[in-house]
Amino acid sequence: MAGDGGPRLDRAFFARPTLEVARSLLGCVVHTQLSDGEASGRIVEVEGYLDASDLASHAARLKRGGVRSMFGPPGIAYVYRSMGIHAMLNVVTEAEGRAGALLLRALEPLSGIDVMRLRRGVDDVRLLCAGPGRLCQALGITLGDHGTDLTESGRIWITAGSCVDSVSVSGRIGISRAVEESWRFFETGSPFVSVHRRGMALPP
DNA sequence: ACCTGGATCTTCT
DNA sequence: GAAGATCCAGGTA
Repeated sequence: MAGDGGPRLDRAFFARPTLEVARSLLGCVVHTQLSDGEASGRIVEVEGYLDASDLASHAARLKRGGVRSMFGPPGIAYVYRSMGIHAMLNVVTEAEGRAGALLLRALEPLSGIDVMRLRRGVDDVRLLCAGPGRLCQALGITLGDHGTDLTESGRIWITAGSCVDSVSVSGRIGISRAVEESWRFFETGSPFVSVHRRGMALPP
């Protein structure tokens, strides 16, 4: 149900180094409460994008538009369109003035499975939120949600969740120009991740 | 003004 | 595994 799952993550949670937030964000729960229904899912996969030194990051390439939120206060949603079609949901990290964001890549659906199925047009629970575009569609997140304060909004928010047994890292997905870095974090063995690529397990 | 290149997903084979 | 769908910011002119 909406509101369940523990306290809402606050700004201090996100105001830390991006890759540190990435690990602690796994297991947390994203909720949306929209006119056509409520839905939530446990975060099982994220990717870190850093400042201008990270050539795959929008912060290195773009100066105007929505990407400016990557430099702004943490805990804000940075939503952009990819490949002309899909919405991508990022959460801004780092203290205000430092660029950083985490791309939410996959969720384990928890509630609102039926409304997710309607929005996605697929039945298989494993395919509802397995991918950044898919999870936005399943949660009903659109470009209009860009700039939402996730620590305040009643429409999209994130709560602390269950612990993750084991975290794995691998290279980010779909990076072609920049030198790849192992900044993709996912729950080891989860059937809900977007790409079933083997990673390296992190020490607990 | 035009061109290019994507932090993707689906539907084929 | 390969290709098509489809849009926008930035660079070039």
